[in-house]
Amino acid sequence: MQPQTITTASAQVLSAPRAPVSPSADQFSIIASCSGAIATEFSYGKDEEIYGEGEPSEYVYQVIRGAVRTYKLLNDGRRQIGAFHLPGDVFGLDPGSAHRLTAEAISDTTVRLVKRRSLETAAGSDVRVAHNLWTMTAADLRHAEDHMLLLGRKTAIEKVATFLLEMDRRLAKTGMMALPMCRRDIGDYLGLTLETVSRALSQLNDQGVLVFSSARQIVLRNRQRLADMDA
Amino acid sequence: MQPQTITTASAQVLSAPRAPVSPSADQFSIIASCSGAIATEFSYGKDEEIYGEGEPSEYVYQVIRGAVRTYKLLNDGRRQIGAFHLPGDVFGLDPGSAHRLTAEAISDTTVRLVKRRSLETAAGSDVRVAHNLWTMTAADLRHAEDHMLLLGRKTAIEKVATFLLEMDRRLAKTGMMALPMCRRDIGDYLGLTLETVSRALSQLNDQGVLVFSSARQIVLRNRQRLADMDA
DNA sequence: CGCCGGATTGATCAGTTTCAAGGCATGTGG
DNA sequence: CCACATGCCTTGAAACTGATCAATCCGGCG
Repeated sequence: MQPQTITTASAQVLSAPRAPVSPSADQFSIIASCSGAIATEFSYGKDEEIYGEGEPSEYVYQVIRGAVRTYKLLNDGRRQIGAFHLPGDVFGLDPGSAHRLTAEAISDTTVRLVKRRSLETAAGSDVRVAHNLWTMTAADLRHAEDHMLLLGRKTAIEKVATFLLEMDRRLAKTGMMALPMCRRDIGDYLGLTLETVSRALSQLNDQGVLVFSSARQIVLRNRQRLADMDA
Repeated sequence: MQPQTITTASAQVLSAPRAPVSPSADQFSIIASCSGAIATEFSYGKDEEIYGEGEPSEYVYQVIRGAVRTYKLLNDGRRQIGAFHLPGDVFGLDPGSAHRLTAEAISDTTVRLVKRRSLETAAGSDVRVAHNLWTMTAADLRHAEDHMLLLGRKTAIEKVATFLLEMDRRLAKTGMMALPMCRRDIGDYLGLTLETVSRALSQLNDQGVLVFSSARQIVLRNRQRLADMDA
């Protein structure tokens, strides 16, 4: 099966419910099956919007392939990315009728989705579904709490160290990390400019804490040193 | 009924389940009554710890009188306050077995509490309780998402403007705002130093946007100007 | 009255941003 | 196959915002 040709203008329905899945996938599968709704696959091109802040939240999503950023904007375009969503992650579960952040594909991305409405219905009769919905929102809250500490109180180098450890944990399968996002995305996630991110990474490279094979292919050489500087 | 004498060393059990309650109180009352547990009152002295980060989460709390800060610390003492909890607010509802932030009374504070265990049990059989727990966690998440935008991307003056509007909304009954927290707390909430907070407030005072009756008694004179600068 | 914690204000410092230039890879068209 | 355009990243220098250090100030209270 060769990769889909994706147009940036529109997403396309796919078949094949099975997928390369990861830890929290369980929950999604559980709630999806309990909800009785068929989980559909859908693909988005690089930088394509999946949903916008303020739009009615019709679906809940799980990343199958690719990566997603969710963010908020200020009037003048300043952007804060709240989270990166990698394969296996669930996103778009905003209780309340509207999405509170915008979601965009970072690279060509395939997601599985179920109707939010059917989840709510299932939660009304099945306490396991209700419990899973709560647990997933709670996981998002935990991440947000940790990230507030980072944004409000960590220095640039500490922020980048924390970011690298997070990504290492979440996507390093082989010791090699293949970052899907650009420096600007990292900056907007960490509350920094892209230049400051680049300088911090260069500094860590100079110190031998990490090695680049390319700008986005990074090998961590000393996780302990990173953990120390992440405060 | 005169105010309790409170020792900082220890909290004291009170009686009287009724209380001066506010909007989200409904939810707490509902889950509390459904859980079958009696909501007990308890008081804490100024700066007394209610629970610590990492401690097993035994209770869920609702502020009756006073105010509470919940925060995280870095190794070296840098602090990020995640939220202020005012009368009517529920806090301490950390799904998972342990609290992820520390909670302290800002001033002498009375809370109502119910055993977390009994809520979980109730949620297992009553979907309304389960739904309320989810909704409350979701409200915390929404606040955290907004606050990440503030911490990562707003300037000092924008942060203070946002803070004033939030507090105005939450505790201004008479047009007068009586802030329960000191400048350092505000700084640790906004990711600023206390000096920067003080300077921003002085600047807003000079501009006629607000007036002090005392350092913590503030009247907003021009909410529109604040809303404009809050970006 | 004088102490004390909290708040304000001033002066200087430092970290991060901003502005700017150049490099390196990738892809496209001649 | 090469030339060039493009996007992304790195690096340098200057500017600026907010932090730090330090000196009062103010109000409440013993």
